[in-house]
Amino acid sequence: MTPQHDLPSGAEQRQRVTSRDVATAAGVHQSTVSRVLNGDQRISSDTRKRVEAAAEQLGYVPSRRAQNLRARRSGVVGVMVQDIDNAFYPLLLSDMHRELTAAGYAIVLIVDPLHRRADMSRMRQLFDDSLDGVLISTATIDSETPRALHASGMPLVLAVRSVPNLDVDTVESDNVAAGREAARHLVALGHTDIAVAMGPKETSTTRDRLRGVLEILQTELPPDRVMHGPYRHETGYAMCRRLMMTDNPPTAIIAGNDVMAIGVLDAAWRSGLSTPEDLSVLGFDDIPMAAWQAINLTTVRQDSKAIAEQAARRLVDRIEQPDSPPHHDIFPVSLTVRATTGPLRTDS
Amino acid sequence: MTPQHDLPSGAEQRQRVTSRDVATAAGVHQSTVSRVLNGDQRISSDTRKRVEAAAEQLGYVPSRRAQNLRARRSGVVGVMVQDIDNAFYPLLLSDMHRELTAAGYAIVLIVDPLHRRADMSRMRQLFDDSLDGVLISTATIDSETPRALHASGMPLVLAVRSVPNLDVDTVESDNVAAGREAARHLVALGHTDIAVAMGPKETSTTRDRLRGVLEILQTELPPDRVMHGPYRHETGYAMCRRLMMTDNPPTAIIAGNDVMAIGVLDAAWRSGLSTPEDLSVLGFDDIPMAAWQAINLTTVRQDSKAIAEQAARRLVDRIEQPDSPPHHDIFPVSLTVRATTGPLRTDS
DNA sequence: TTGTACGCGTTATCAG
DNA sequence: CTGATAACGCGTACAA
Repeated sequence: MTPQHDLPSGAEQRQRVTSRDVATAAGVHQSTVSRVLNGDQRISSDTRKRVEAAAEQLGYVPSRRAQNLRARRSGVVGVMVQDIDNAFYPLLLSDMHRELTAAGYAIVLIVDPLHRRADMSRMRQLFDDSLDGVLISTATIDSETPRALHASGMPLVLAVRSVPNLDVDTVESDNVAAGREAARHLVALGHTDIAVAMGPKETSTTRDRLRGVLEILQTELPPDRVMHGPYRHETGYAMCRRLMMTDNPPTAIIAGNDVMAIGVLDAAWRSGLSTPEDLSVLGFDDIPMAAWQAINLTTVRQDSKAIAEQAARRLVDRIEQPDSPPHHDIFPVSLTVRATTGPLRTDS
Repeated sequence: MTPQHDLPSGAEQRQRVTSRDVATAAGVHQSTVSRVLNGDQRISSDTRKRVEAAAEQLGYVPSRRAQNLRARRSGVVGVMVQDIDNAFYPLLLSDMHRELTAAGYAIVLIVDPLHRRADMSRMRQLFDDSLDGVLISTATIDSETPRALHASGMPLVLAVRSVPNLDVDTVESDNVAAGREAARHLVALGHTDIAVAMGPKETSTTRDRLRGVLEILQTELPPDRVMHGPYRHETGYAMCRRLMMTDNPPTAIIAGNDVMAIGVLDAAWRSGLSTPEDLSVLGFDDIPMAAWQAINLTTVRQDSKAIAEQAARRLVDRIEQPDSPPHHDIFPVSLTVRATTGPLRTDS
């Protein structure tokens, strides 16, 4: 029957002053403090001043935890990326961050656990109510996470990649067209022996870009001309080395994206090859590095900034309008010719 | 006297099922549900099963918001960086993220508002109780944020950079030694006309590296040989162009960090200069790009991984032990010679 | 214009 | 072993 207090765990002294303290200090009721700080109009300017003074004096800061519980929102969205140190993702993150911050949301970083079922347990954060929504840039064709998340009612937007048969907001590039652009460019330069060093087979980006490439080449590529692996520098590096070790190396390589393309270039240059004389290399994305003099990579540009911003906006809309019909935004791409592609060498 | 419900704001249907619902379904009291899910030992395996079944069946997920309020912690720490798309910060973020995730914390991204006073308002998140701690990698010598944060009692760790006269946990490199290494190397190669294209004057990294350089050169540098600016690619680029346009360009440039050094190289190469024949360039950090064949940058390596991980651990310790004495960790650096530095050319 | 009372969904204490 | 009850700190419908 007696009131009880749990002892603060010893490590928690901060955030002492509560609205009740301010109330006491100002000689009003706690609810009045709340009203003042929320700008309630019908409050006498006298008590308002008293309360504000007391709050200021005590250094009162409202508890977001309590506000969150009351408001049933957290003001936080999760952004899921594959790797943080991968050039492409920071680019996305940066633009998403700006947009979401402007909309009043904070971002928590979620590194994709590679949709291994086991790791779903560690992802409880995705399913409890600590997040108002999630932005996923790592969806794979067969990944369960977006589907489960959607089923749980979590506001959700897929950026950059999409998932078949999942009717949620999607913001991506026209990757089939991107694949076509890439292949057309190399074909126009006279290349016939083209290898593709693509990203993971189970991503929509890889599937679409490859589809576009094959549309133009109008032929199946031999198995040793098609490689798949993670969208990483070292993947491109390894693929290039493998290709160059064979008896008849290709004259051109289409990499899965710029990060991989730069890996390809690194391997090629390191083994003394010149671009485009010995080998043409082409990527996708047009990340800033691609334009550096030392790289000067021909690539099919996608507007990652527009995608990131639009995805962020879609998520905010989705959170506010959970039941509106999903949108599927597709952004155009454009070929950017630089120095890593050139005419097929007509050697003796 | 009658109970009252506020209507859910229309946009919030999710997170319906509460522990009370589970209780009703299992025919027990809500508190029993809580006990079961928290693995309380003294519970009959019979009711335990009933409750677990009901929870499973209803798809119950505990509300983190409510747990946070009760537990007076959020399980979230803020990580403050300068720019997300800046190569160096993703590196830090990545390692910090791994460490903090392992310790059970989520990360919210905070982009430094450049310690403009005006933007402090937007930073309320830093001072309310939504964060259990903050990791700052953007401190400047004169910045108020860390000081205010510390004064407010927020657990705090400074990574990479430090602030004078602020006794909080600090994890950084021996930047004075780094500066010495850089200068020694160039002096040994015969360079006498060295320019420094450094980072912002008000950062401890810049101050310390420059101090080390000057220690070795044993002379003041002429004003036109010392430049300061943000740690960004375009800064290095612009500084190099300015230096090269003068009548007597230097024979070597020490850049503030690798990102800037690559900007310097970009400018140099774009104007047809060769390294190291026409110009030696040297950076700090040794980010992965520095090792690429196309860059091959001589640099003074700092162990950013060790720093990130240690900073993360220190923060976790600090949160758990708010009153333990602060630590100041300093990590060693090491010169990594690659292809952008060479002997002074002895032209005709 | 302000005080009263209640609930957001948990966990923890106290009886029984 | 389990039910009742009190916080955690805030916002708000209701009464005055």
